Amino acid sequence: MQAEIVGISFAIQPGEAAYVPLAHDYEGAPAQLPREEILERIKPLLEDPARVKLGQHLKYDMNVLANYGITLRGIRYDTMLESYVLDSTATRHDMDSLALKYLGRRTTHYEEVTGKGAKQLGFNQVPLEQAGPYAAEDAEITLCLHRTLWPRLCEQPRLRQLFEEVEMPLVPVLSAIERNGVLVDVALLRQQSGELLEKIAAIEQEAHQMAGEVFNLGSPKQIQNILYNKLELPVKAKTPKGQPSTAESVLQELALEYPLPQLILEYRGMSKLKSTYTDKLPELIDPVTGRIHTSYHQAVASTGRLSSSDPNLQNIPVRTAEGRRIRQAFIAAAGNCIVSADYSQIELRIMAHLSNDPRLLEAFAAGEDIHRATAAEVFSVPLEQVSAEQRRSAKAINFGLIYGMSAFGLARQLGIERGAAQEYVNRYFERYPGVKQFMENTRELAKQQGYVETIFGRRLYLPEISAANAQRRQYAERTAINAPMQGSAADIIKRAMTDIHHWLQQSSLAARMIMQVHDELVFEVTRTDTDNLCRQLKQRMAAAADLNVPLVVDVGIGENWDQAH
DNA sequence: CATGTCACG
DNA sequence: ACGTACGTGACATGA
Repeated sequence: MQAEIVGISFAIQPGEAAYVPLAHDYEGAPAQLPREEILERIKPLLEDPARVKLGQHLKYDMNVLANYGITLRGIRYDTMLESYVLDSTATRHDMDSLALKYLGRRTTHYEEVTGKGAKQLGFNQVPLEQAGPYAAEDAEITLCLHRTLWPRLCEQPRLRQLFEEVEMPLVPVLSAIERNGVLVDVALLRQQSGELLEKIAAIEQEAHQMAGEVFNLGSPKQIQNILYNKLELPVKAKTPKGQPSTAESVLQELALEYPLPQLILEYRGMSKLKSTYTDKLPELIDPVTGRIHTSYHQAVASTGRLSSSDPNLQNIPVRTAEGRRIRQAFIAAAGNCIVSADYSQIELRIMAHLSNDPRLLEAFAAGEDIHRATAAEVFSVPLEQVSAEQRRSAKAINFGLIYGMSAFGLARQLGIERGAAQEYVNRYFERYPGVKQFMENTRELAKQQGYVETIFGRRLYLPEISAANAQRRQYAERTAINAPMQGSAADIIKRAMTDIHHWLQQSSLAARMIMQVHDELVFEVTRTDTDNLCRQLKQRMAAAADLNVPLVVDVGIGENWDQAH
């Protein structure tokens, strides 16, 4: 949102590239072409959809050019996304890594010309003698990468299709969401920070008194010392490094018998909310737009999901009442409201589709409450006689299935004996044999192929699926189960986002997409267009994939994000 | 920069 | 015998 253009580099054939410096302004910098005038001159080229462009991480270029009123069009290939679609499990998809991996070329890194840390220069301060070769290399390398990666994609028609029909069309959509930004109520967040400050101080006082000394409640190390050395509480679990753990589950257990752990839990909950959200969000408001602009990352999550950072808007609290208050600060501009549309049980629906289990298909077709239906099957009771406890257990089973459940994990989640959990699992698979078959087939196919696929052909490699190390192998097996469901859901919402973006562009509605949270899309819309938007969202999100079960979308409207839920 | 912890789907 | 449900990002601490 704030970056300025210092120069532009181009390449149209391997081995040759050009850098046009526009705004280097260090002492003694040579005269340069006027930036605004040059941008005006090349604007028709950049905005012409018929002039095909390729680049590395083009969303960034789109965003920066948008700062100058230029809409980059005709973007057909993004080498970062080519790499991601070819192998989403690769740790990095940045240009330097790709050049080394695919071209065997060691490139000049950004920090080698700018320096790093406190003394890092802006690119405008980098001498042309270094800036020129660096920037030109960027363009040339990108072109060479494309010429290497594109044929590989073409060898895999489904991957090519995913790239062309899902990932590339999403780039301008994400650019738009990021630039739309989200409005937050600063006064409300400040007020919440103040309230949290007081509560935290009170808890601190009480905890210090209880411990008989002053210590830092934010330091796991000091808490360890107080709990396990001074007060000699029993060690229920250790961290991976062998230290006695102070994790939430451990403190919860200790809280049954001792008072201090409960205070630590309350402290942690409140300081998390304050430091990560109520204090931090106001700092991230853009001075120009007055809104918060996150970054969505399209080549990070191995399953095909997006991630969000600076700030992460995909982990704003919702599970507790105190946490949800933060969502009340995500508001709409005057005359507008917030609309939230989320897929109902999308991963379980995908499991029904992929497994073709008759009972599961039937339950979704009938529009049943799926956890209730599962409870009725597993506990052999009529639907209307399912207890709250039984439904809760069935819900844990359903989530467990999506994650590639073990009886141990389910037992821990439900706080029951491992044998009892195993009994639940057995009964589930008796009632839903199609699901059992699907799980077995998926593991087998993963072993055979070395990868698994989503409904739209996205591929996730699992090199450890045949590992001798049982722990690693089992981890790969759980990923094999989970990835097709999580990844197919990601494919579906990406398709929906692109469709809705294009529909909104050509419609006369005053509505903008402002957030994506994995199975949820959030919009800001003028009051009079709300009903129209909601109707279209339900229809378009549901139509993003044709499954053997209906896709159901729940839509909510409110003054703020909390209300819209 | 590693570690431990905790927020989300 | 061991560790255990999938995927992320951000914070504070402390070396």
